[in-house]
Amino acid sequence: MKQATLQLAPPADYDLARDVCSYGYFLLAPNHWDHESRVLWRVFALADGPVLAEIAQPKGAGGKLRVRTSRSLLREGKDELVGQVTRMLRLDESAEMLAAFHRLDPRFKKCGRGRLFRSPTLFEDVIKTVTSCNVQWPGTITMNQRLCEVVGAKVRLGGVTAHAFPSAKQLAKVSAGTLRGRCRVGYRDKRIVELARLFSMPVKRGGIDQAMLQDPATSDDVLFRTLVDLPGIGPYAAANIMQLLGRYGRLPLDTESVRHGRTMLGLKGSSAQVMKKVHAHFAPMGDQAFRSYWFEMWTFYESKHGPAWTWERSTTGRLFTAAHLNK
DNA sequence: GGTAGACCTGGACGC
DNA sequence: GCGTCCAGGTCTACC
Repeated sequence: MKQATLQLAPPADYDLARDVCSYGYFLLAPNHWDHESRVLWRVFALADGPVLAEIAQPKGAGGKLRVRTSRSLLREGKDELVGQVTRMLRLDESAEMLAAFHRLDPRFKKCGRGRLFRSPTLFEDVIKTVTSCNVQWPGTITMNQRLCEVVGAKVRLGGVTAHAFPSAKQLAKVSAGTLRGRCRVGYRDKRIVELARLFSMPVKRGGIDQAMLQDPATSDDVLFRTLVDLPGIGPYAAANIMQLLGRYGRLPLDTESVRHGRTMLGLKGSSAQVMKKVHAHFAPMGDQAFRSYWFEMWTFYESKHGPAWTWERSTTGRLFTAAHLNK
């Protein structure tokens, strides 16, 4: 089958290894980071079918990204793929936008940290967030792997089968029992199906208004209230989805944050008290609070396990959190 | 508005 | 190898 090769010009400071390996979702299926070749590959679900794509930043290419696909693409398919890659890699966050963060928190100016890896679609980000709630990280890895293998579209290439992340339409048709029994999502089963229905339904029939959620004109408060109204989304998940939407003013604090507050910031008190103190600690960062908090924690993980781009999903990628360090 | 308990799974631990 | 306990965020019932 004829392949396609696309060239993308990212922001001038873009570093694929650094900026992909910046948030745990790069370790979740269907994403595969090859730390030896420093290449990211995954199956993308496009309107005309799934396609396997490999993203690299070859030396000597002036920083440009090379995207190779497993099959040829029509113009519409190329545009759709570029849109999804741009969202996933946050290529629309310019060096100037990062400079605003670095002015507030100069600790990350030299290393250039600032972009956070996310998913090609908002729906995938929402489901990944739900699978990260009330479960330890290895459980999240398993759920995403199985969701892809059981429900996601397949691409066969050279005797190997790879899977896409399920679309909202696909997940809306799956029974809760299948999700629980085969994907091991537990009590999240009905909530995931309900979310998938809301995402696949037209807005005028009560579906989720994705344009509104992704519109910069929508206020943080409206966004938060809309998200916490969704099934399976509480305050933590809503704040996390907000950072995935580029709203960095709220902190999705969980037990990992409490550990960080106690061990790294020296905060004392009950979990609830430590969480309040962590909020207060990062409040001066205003609309950049999450990036300051996150990269402080990410730097701590890297100090224990080496640069994130060297992590493998099956080893360090399962055990990098502070919860495991404590053990 | 605040709190307690159920919801599930997988891993750790004790026997 | 088996049973028990625990971590984890959301949701609901109750005060």
